[in-house]
Amino acid sequence: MGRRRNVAAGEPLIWEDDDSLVVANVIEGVLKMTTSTEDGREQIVGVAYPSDFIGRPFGQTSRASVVALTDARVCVFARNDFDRFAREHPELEHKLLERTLAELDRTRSWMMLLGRKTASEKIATFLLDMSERFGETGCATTLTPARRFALPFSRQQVADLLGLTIETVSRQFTRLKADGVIGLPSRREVEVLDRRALVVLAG
Amino acid sequence: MGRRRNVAAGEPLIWEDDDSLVVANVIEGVLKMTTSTEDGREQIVGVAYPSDFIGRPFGQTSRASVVALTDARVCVFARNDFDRFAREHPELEHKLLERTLAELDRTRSWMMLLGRKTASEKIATFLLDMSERFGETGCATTLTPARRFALPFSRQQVADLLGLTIETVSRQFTRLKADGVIGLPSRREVEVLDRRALVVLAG
DNA sequence: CGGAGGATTGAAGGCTATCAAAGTCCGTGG
DNA sequence: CCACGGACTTTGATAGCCTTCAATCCTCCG
Repeated sequence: MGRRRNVAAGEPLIWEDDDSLVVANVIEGVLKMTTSTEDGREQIVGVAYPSDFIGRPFGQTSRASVVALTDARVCVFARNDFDRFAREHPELEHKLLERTLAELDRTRSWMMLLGRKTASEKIATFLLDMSERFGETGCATTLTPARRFALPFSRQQVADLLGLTIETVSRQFTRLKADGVIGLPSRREVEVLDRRALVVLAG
Repeated sequence: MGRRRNVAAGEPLIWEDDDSLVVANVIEGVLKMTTSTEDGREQIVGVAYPSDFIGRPFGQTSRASVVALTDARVCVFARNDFDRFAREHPELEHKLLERTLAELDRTRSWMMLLGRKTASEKIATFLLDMSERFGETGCATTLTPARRFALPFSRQQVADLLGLTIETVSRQFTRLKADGVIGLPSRREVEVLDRRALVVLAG
């Protein structure tokens, strides 16, 4: 029923204000959901990783663009088909509900960050978030945060995620590096040298 | 199965970090969901109006306090009971899913506001939002935004909703009044005099 | 080597926060 | 009825964080 599709890094999957007729599942890669103002300011309102759900079932259009950050593979469904199928399969709807509730939780804690945190708190929170996202699931159920990882975001995208400018993001990274809290092996890579300090800075 | 409960204005229904064992439906009144930092900064992450759902079914705690803004009446359920009941009634789960998706949409557009809008854009957006929230559903399916309404928020709460300080909120209100865009019959009341201007200012 | 896009760095300015004080509204009690 | 107290709001002055504007620097590829 679903159709596989490859999306190259930078390529859009859904356009803002487009009456999106598709929903999708991420198989591989990372995608961003964004909204923009008329004058070009952009805010990333969600990030979809493998196994995450994309799109807006049931009715209204979602008013957000979806663009791949890395080369990605997704499984696309026509929304009508999906809606009908979901209504006939309560297990699927339940799964979808759990995921949506979890996403709402994440989104709400991000609101706290956007509305009340300073630039350095935002960066620290972001780095911890990434570190946990890319952490290894050890033998136990607990997951060890990654000490070193590659960001799927450019500096501009980090700025769009945190509600900052690219310059502020850059300056904060530089400062954390100078203070020995993180290392920056390359543009896209981050190494957490002092996790304790990050936790304190995250506020 | 549910239990009616009255909550006085200012009274909490759920505490942050409390392992909340309840979910609820709002019957009457308005409540806020908030998260706070250790040092006391607060962000309102959601507002629940009559017919809205409160709490976090299925698993994790929601990490948000719920406090009544006005005297309110809610219908409270033990979460375990609710979870079980929901799993046995797909229609209920579907309804809940639709509401959760809608709430996620609203939350995401609020992220845009928090991350990228200026104080005056935030205030204008907020006032339009309120005006529509308290609009009359005319004879048609279209709803007419309210020209005059009473805010369920204090100035401080407006600030916590928009990620501003109380002083900035107050100054923006004063300016809009001076510019003839709104009238302020009393502390809690707002009259929209020039909707067009608000739409422009909302960005 | 050279170009282009992204990233970093620097200087200046503006918007919003902070600190402080005065004003307003409202309920209570004399 | 009016004075008083307290919470909330408004207003003012100042400071600071982050943005803006601009230039330079990397780094990757053709």
